[in-house]
Amino acid sequence: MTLVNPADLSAAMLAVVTGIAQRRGGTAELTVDDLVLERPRNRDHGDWASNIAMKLAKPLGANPRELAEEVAAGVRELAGVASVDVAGPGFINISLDAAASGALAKTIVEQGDAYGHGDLYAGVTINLEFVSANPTGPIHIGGVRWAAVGDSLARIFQAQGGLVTREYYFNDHGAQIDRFARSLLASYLGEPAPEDGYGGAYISDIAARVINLYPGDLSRIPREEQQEVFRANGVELMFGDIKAALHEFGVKFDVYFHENELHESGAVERAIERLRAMGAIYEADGATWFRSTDYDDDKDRVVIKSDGEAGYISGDLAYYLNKRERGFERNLIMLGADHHGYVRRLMAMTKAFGDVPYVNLEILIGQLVNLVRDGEPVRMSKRAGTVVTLEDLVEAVGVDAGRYALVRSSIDSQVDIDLDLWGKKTNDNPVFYVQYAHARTNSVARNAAASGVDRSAFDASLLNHETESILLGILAEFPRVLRQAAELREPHRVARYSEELAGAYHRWYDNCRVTPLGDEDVTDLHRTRLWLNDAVGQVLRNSLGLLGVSAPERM
RNA sequence: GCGCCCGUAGCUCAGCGGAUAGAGCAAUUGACUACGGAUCAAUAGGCCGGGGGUUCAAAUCCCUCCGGGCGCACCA
Repeated sequence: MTLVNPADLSAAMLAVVTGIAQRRGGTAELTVDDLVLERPRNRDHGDWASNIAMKLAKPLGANPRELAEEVAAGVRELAGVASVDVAGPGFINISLDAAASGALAKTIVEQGDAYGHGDLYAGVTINLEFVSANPTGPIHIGGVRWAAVGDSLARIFQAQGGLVTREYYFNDHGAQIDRFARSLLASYLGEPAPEDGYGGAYISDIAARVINLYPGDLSRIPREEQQEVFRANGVELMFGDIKAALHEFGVKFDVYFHENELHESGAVERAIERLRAMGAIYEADGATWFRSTDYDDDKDRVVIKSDGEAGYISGDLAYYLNKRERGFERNLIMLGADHHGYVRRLMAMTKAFGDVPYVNLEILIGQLVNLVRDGEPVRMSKRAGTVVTLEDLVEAVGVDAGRYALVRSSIDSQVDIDLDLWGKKTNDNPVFYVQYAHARTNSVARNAAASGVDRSAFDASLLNHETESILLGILAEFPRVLRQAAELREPHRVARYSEELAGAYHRWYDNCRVTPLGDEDVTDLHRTRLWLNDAVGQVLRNSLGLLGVSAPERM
């Protein structure tokens, strides 16, 4: 077997280590995950390094260095391994010969779009609920973060075989809709915005469009009916705007779920009855309560208020059951940091329904996003109408830079998005650095074709320049990066990876020519390098694709 | 008071127990009669917020303190 990727090496090495462990009386079952085979930061430490000897030293009662030497001797015999050294307290450093590591370039080109994919979630039904902004205004920047991250996560799960549904929960039931309607009406009548309502240019805009749509004379019907006209049409228009903005941002939801449906179909009542049947419901102070503290919540929750209206959590109860009935094994909900207090109650609900918290239901909390322009934070207030919207972001920096900027950082960190920076079409802007690298792979391929270089030959052992071994090492890590991004729900890892790959590619480009110079002959070296060039282009394309960012052929 | 997240280079941020802590930008200096200079090379810049602990090994895990953000409704 030729060791063209870390999976092959891991499998072969596992056999070596298992044999040694058993001979020394070890009983534990080892897996490839125990090997922790990784690419060392320092190139002097080889192509791959493992700390397995230090890990096993204690349980086997062995000296870590001796153990490492024994493993090294076995690994040294594997095909494609050039050298194995033991260093420091017991690291095993492995170098592959050029032919073994170089073979990957061809593999990648042949696998194409599928390179890097895995089977972590093969056949698993996954529901991703994100954005879910109320239809009372444009999507503000917090929702936009999830539009970028959630959609990217969906793509990453799909690359692991997951059966993903992107879902938008359309919160069209509560009192906020009334406030929205009254705000539109006030705008129409020239009155100031209601105390608890919404202001801003978009309100008068929506109001004007409602008036245009209305077939008759709006001024001749009673105020209550006017408000209803504004409510029904205003919500519909707002929702249309939201969908259009998301579409322009490259995010397509499979399901737009209306909360109202849950209330009108009796699903909410059924959910409450189910809890009541298990004794988790009680009456107090004229209201109906879910005893969520029995399931690790910090306080009980009202499911039916004393005025007879459903409490906020009621919709969530019914909605969760609905998702489960639709067959989703895993349900992820992405919320802003201002909603982190919901996690415990929703987990309590999950547990009460007999499911496993943090498995069947997961809540991802994203910290807030601040926009910065000219060094000053762009302050927003929904009330005052100074809302920073999805459209604003796209207008300022474009879809690619907007998505990339939002998906590039961990959702656990608050981020400042500098509109001046991300709006630049220069290398200050990380997305251009990566996109340029991709465009360059295409440019090189075009020049190669013009010079008569094609992929008719491939000799992996020729890929022996230092920048090539680095580049191949990074390419080899792509499947692992994708798996990790999926497991940890962290798309930003893919973005960082693409930057690392782009950098290594530029350095290779600087050192190794694909097309012959002047009147040089075309050799197998040129042809083989073209494979590598195209492999890099493929992986950059795959990375950017998972982020929802375009991979231009020319810039 | 309780809870969640954060604190790493001048700035924006990576680094789910491993070796000398990284990238981009900003700064300084170099490389275009060689596949796109939207690039590359080099230099400089850090008690990883402080203090304890666990470990062969801690930016990473645990405890504690300090600092910042966000929450703790019969609102949605």
